[in-house]
Amino acid sequence: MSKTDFDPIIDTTRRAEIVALLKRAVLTGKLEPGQKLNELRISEQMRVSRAPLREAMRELVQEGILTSIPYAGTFVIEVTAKDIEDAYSLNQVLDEFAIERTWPNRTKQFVAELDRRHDAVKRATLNVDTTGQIEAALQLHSLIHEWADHSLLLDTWLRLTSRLQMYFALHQRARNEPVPAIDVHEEYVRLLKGNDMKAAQRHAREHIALDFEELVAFAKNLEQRGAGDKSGAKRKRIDT
Amino acid sequence: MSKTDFDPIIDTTRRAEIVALLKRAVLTGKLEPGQKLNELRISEQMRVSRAPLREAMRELVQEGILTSIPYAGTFVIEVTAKDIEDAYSLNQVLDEFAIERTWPNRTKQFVAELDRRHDAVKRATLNVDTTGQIEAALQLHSLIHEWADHSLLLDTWLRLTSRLQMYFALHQRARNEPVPAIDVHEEYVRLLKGNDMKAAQRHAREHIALDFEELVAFAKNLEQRGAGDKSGAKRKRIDT
DNA sequence: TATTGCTATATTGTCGACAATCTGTTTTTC
DNA sequence: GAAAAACAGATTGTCGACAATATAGCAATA
Repeated sequence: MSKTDFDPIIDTTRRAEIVALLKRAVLTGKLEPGQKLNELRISEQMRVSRAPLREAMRELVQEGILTSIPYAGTFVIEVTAKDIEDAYSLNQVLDEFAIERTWPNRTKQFVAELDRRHDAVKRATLNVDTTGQIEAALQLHSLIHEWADHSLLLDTWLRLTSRLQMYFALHQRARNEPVPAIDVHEEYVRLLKGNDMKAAQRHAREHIALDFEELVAFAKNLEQRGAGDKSGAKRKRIDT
Repeated sequence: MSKTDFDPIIDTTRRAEIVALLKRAVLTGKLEPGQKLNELRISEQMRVSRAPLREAMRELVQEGILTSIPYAGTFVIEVTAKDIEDAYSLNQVLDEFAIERTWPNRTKQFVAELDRRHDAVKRATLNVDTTGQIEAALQLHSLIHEWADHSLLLDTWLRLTSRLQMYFALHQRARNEPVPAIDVHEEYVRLLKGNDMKAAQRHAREHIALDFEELVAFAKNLEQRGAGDKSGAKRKRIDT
């Protein structure tokens, strides 16, 4: 075998680019929950035909950030307080499992990457770009799932990440003020390097709980605001 | 509110039907792992154009039972022993969580449905249709996820179910002999009706482990058989 | 003989146009 | 005037054709 191994080439089809664009638009809040995605308009804006756009949308529907009603349209998912609570509780379960699986795999390289991402979080905190802060924090949290050597777990986590990123972005946009500047990850990183797995798991639970409590409160507010609607009534759809 | 509530009408687009057909073909083993899906041929066989077929395939790629290589084709996923072990371990984690969440929701209706599905399993055991047996067993296992009142968990479980169904179907096809006729679910159902949640969780772990042990052994055999290939070598692709 | 370059063919990716369906408005009917 | 029917507009679903790309086979070359 040759000395240098090459990875397979990155796929570059229009479809893949469209997926990335749409996903980013949803996860940063540029496309709001409930908003309808008009195929013709978007395809014209992106200068592509509807075929690859529709295929891209199918992917995102399956990924859970869009929802489709035949002959009616495709919409950004709505966000309820229950959705956020559910994401939170599943996150707890997955984190605990991920830590257990990652624990024996913690090499020097793992620790290095852990520090690198922690630094990225600290650097992002100084910045005003809230999207960057969210991404950096989620990247840090992703590490235990990436090192668990469990492709299904990673897959599940990445799917969950999409939703988390969307929730946090919504929250940030609504509050419109920077995230608390103090670094809550110091302890988390320290425990991941240590020898007490149970402690690390416990901390993951409790630490993440803090972030979520505010999120859920925020989402409940959102719902109260729109509580005039009848239960089964359709929300007014905002066109693209 | 009126006396009878109606569910939304089933969506009937070609795409949805194609998804169902393809999914069934993969999960029953009619389409084998690694097999390539030729768009033109399938679209002609189904008497549809490639557009809805391609959209359907995008969904199944995202659902994890197909995999796509740009300009090369879309294939049924390969199955390794590690994949099965991973599915098994994630299943354990999710089951434990599902039982915890379902526990307070166990109404009379839940018990009735539990019995109904258990009966379905027992009836399927008498039959020769192995596919039906697998589906019935998975339906029974699905119950705790459906009653957990946790849409993300259910979503994750359903995605996992696809893989499990495929693994079991492969196994059955390879062995080509009926599943053991004894009913291993009696205890499981009994515990789910009882008052000891921990016991139910423990049993779920151990009972499911039995089913999986044989599966994993089978998959390892499969890999040994094809172990002549070099590590990175492409498997020969079987065309549709 | 092994490697490189070219060619032919098959297959996937993308496009523009048409058909099916939904929604809101207008017209008809009682 | 109210309910039903018919119409109009817009949007999604589907189709057939073309463009871009990959694969296999063969020729050329060292």
